Amino acid sequence: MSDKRTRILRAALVVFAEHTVAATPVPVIAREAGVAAGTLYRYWPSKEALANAVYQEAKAAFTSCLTRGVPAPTTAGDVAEAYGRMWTNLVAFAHEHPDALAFLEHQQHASYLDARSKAMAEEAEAPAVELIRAGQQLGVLRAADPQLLITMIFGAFVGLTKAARAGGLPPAAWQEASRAVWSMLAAAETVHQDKDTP
Amino acid sequence: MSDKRTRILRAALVVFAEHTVAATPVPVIAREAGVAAGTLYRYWPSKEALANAVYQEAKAAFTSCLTRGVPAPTTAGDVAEAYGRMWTNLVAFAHEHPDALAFLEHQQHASYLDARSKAMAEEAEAPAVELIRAGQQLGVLRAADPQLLITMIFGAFVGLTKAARAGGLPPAAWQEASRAVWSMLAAAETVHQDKDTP
Amino acid sequence: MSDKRTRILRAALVVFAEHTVAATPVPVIAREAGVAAGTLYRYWPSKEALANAVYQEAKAAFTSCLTRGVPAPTTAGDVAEAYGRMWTNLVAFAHEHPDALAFLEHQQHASYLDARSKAMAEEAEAPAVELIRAGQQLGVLRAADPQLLITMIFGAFVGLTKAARAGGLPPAAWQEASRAVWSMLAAAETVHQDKDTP
Amino acid sequence: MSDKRTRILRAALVVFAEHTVAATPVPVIAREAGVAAGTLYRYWPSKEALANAVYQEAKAAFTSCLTRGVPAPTTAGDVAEAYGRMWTNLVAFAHEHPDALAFLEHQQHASYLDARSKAMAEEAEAPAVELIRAGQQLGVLRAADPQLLITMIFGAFVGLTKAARAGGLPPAAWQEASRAVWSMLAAAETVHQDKDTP
DNA sequence: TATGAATGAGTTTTCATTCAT
DNA sequence: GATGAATGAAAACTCATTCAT
Repeated sequence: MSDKRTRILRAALVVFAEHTVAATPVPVIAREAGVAAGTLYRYWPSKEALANAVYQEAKAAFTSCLTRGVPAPTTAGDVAEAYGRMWTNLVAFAHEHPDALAFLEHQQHASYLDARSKAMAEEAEAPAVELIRAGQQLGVLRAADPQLLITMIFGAFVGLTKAARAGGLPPAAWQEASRAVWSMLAAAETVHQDKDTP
Repeated sequence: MSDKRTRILRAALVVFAEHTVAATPVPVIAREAGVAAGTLYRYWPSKEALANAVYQEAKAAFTSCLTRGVPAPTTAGDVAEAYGRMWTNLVAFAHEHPDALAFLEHQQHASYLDARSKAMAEEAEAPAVELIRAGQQLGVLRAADPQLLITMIFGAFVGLTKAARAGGLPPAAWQEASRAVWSMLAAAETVHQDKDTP
Repeated sequence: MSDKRTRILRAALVVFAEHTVAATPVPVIAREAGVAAGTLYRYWPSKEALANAVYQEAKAAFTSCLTRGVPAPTTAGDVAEAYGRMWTNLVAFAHEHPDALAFLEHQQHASYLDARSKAMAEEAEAPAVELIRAGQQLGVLRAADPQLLITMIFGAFVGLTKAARAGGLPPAAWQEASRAVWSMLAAAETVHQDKDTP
Repeated sequence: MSDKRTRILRAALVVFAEHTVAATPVPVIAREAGVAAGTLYRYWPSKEALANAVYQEAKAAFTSCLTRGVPAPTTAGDVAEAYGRMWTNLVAFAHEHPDALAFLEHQQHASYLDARSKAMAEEAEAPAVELIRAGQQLGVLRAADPQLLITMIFGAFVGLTKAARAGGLPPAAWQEASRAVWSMLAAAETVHQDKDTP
């Protein structure tokens, strides 16, 4: 039964997320998956290849989750709604795939990532980039490099999930955070607000 | 001459930042430091101990840099100024100790960290927590868990540094980012701003 | 249908001849034979047993080929003819079963050979030993240990086949070699020949 | 003390000669050399590299031994003397370096041999080729491809050493064999000799 | 009978650590 | 103190063999 492939992928995700790829011996993955160590090599030629597979699956899940039900914005209100939707998706992903998120956080510049993995990393950002561009053209969002804003948003979000993992976050906190991040993104609208910003 | 200790610490920081502690063989650290592999064990009992030393030094440098010239705030204006100062310190640290920052990012829940390292991680946040508390009492800052806000700020900042490392960021971007993050922190002041936030 | 047995034997011979028994994984034999790896174990209990079967078959083919149409010599002329016949048989075997020959060359003292394989190796030499003995008694052949002469002849012949495999040998070369080897075997007949021999 | 390198080379030669490179686990080499398994990798990057080093050393020893005291022939008598000298050298090599010879026999087309090893294999034949060419121009030696004659001679010689290894050969046998091989090489001088050759 | 996925023992290789110099 | 060759335990990986289908 080749759901063994799936079992191994899942197990690898769990242990990689907790201990790093480099710090996880193959037998540990195998034990977690309930298979023999050698079995792993029937599906991937090396631990590195498995790590890439895990990465690609996590990234794909993330991307598909992120874009779910996000409208293409045509009005200012749409942008806010699309943002809200994406944030909700982000939160949902964090709840449903905590390991995938934890794993992805730490693989940004991992030296073992192959071309395909890197390509997927770029693709993953595309929908968010588009949203931000649209928002900027509508004058709703701060005029800064979209890539930059995305890493900042994602960085803040990752910070949240770390806090959540450490302490457990009340649901209200996610809402609050959503508003806070929106403030970070939103174009400055009032004069008196600027007087206090450094 | 025990500046060898320093050379090793520096070398370890560089290679750990680039390749992860687990993925870095001791001989590689030694070569980078220009010493023999065995020499390392005259200063620390194990690679893990060295990694903790590197961590603690990086964390201490970070903390001391962060608090430099930050006034204890007593007025709303002070809060903004203290924030601006801290942000500048953050940016300075990123420029002066890029390896330390890159290293610290990835050690959040590293399993080899000892009690002292963990304690230092907590201490490092103290001044920022205080600043946020003060700002909240003065009504300038958003009323949310300070820890939470800190991880979000730091997360966003880390996002910035990643972008900087990847592409090179124009100095203006750091300013822009500072304002953006401040917006994320600032208490909502106007009614009309809320209408677009989700 | 148990021509699978044959297919496996043939395939094993081919890959063993090219890569050595020890360096050939079972799945490679199976692929070459067009069967599943497990199938092999329905015919032989182990790779070693298969290697012995291959050896024995190759050796048997060799022996039977070698003795084909070789007269029992009663006169000096008979000896030369029998030799010529055997040499022709040897050449024929090299052409018809190049893999078998290549395989046999390298299994002289292979540690996996069982008693039966070793017995067959001895049997294989019997007809040649007899021929040489007869030739010696008739005064046609050099008086030396027959076993010794045989290994020398076979060694020279193997040298030839190696050259043939490497470069491709013109048919005339096999004839020339036949005469050369005969000279090696023939009893010294003339005085003046000895003056140059060391 | 880096005669460890030598100890490992020697040990590897012994066990490779007895069991084939592929069939010899690294720990077996290490045990024979009296070092730890890991030590091997301080001198060569892989077992394959070690095997090449062993091959090259054996081949070099063989070549240098073979050419020792062999005069460049200018008369027919010189050719016979040079041949005799080479044969003596061959026999000496077989006695002094039995493992090297046994090893070399089996590596003819080994797939792990690198470019340098293959080059050395060609070089090794050069002096013999020259001798044969000279002998052919002087009309003393049979007019056949020198390479071919060499493989035949060496094949016959290897046959001898196998017999020697198996049973122990009386010194006289080596002399006898020398004469036999010379007969194989010598140009046909008499008419009546041909009548019996096939 | 045949299959080929799965196994786990055995192989190659790496690397943290020691210790003679 | 410093070195770096040597170690051997542990890692990655291979492959002969088994067994459910």
